[in-house]
Amino acid sequence: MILHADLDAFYASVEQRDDARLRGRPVIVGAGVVLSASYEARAFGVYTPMGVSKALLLCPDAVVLHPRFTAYSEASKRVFEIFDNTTPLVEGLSIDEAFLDVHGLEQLSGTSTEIAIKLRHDVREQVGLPITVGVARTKHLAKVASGVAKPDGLLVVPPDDELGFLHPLAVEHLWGVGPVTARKLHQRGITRVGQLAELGEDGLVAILGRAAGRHLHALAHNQDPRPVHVRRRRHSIGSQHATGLCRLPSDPAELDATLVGLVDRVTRRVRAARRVGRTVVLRMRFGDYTRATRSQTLVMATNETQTILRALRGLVVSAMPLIQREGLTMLGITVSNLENDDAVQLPLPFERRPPRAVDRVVDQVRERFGVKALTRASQLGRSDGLEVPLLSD
DNA sequence: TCTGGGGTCCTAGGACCC
DNA sequence: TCTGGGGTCCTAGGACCC
Repeated sequence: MILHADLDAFYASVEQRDDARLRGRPVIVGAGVVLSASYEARAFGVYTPMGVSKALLLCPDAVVLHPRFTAYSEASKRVFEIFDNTTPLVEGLSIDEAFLDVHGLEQLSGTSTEIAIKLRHDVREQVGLPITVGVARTKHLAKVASGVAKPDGLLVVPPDDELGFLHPLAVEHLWGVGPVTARKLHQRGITRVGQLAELGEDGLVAILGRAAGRHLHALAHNQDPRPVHVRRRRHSIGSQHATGLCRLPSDPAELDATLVGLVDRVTRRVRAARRVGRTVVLRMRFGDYTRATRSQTLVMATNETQTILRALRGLVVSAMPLIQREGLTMLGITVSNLENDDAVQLPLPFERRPPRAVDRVVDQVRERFGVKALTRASQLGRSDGLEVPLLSD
C-alpha cells in the first residue's frame, strides 16, 4: 500500500504551533497574496493566491503574518526525517507532502493503516503539526484520499472497493484536472469521475488532447501503475519578480538592473547545486495579464553569470517591441535542461563526489573533444553510468 | 477575481539530418 | 531529379501543481 502524507495549511500551522495565541484563530501567512491560510480563515472563504487585502475584507479578524521560510524548511526537514524512519521509499513532492511506499513492512511495522496512524501521531508529537494521510493501493488514490480527508484526517481506501470510492467524486478531485479542464468537462455535462469513466478514451482525447485525455481516462478507470520514486532531480531553476507599478513602456536601464539581479540570484543557486543548464528562458507578464516567453538553447551547458546574462539580454532585445507595446508587470528567468556540472554522469557510488582522478579524466575529455563531446555527454548523462560511446563520438 | 513565486509535463510547428 | 518516411532538437505556448 501507498501513503500520501500532506501537512495541513503548512505555513499557517507552523505559526500556530510557535505562538499559542494564534491557535483557534484565523491566521493568514502572506506577502501581498495569501501563501497559506489556516482552516479558521478558510471558513471565511479565504484561499491561497488571493490578495491579502481581499482576504481581510472577507475575514477582518484574521492575523496576517509575514512568511518565515527558514522556520518552514526546518519543520519540513523534521517531518521528512519521520517519513524516512517509516520506510526507505519516500518520494517528496514539495515542502509539505510526500508519497511513502510501505509494501513489505507488515512484519516490521504492522498494517498500512497502523503505520499511517503512527505516522500522524509521530508528526503531531515530535514536530507539533497536523498532517493528513491517505492510504491506498496506488499513488493517485492515496493522493485523492488525503484530499478528501483533509484537515487532520486519515482515510484508507479498501482495495476491494476502489471504484465505489472514486466514481462518485467530482472530477476536480482528479490529479491533473484544473480550472480549464474542469470547464471543458462541465460544458459536456460531465461532473463526476464515474461519468468520465463511461466516456471512451478516444472521446476524452478528442476533448482534452492526447496526453491529458489518456491520463484522465486511466485515472478514471483506476489505472495508475506509477511506482514511488525515491529521488527526482530538478530539471530547471528559476526566479521571477513582479515589477508591479511600472506598467508604462519600461525604462531600459531599470529593466536591465532587474534582469541582472535575477540572473545573479539564479546562477548562484545553480552553482550551489553543482549543476549547469543549457537553455535560458525569459518570462514576461504584461499589463493586460497576458504572458509570453522567449528562450534560447546554448551550445554548451553553463552556470556562468555573464554567459547567461548575455543570452537573456539578447532575448530581451527580441521581445522589446512586445514589452514597449504592453508594459511589463512581471519579469522572470529560468535555467533549464539542467545537468550535473561535471557533465559526465558517474556510476552511482561516485555520484555525489567524484574523486580527483575522475575530475582529471573529465577535464581531458573536455579538452580533447570540446563542445561536441560535452553535448553528447549531456545527452548520455540521463542514463546511468559512464558510457563508452562518449569517447568515440 | 484580476495573483506571488517556485516548479512539472505536454504539444505543435519548423529546421535539420539520414 | 523527384519523392517519401522517420527521427531529433529547438522554440513558444498552455495547463497544472503546491
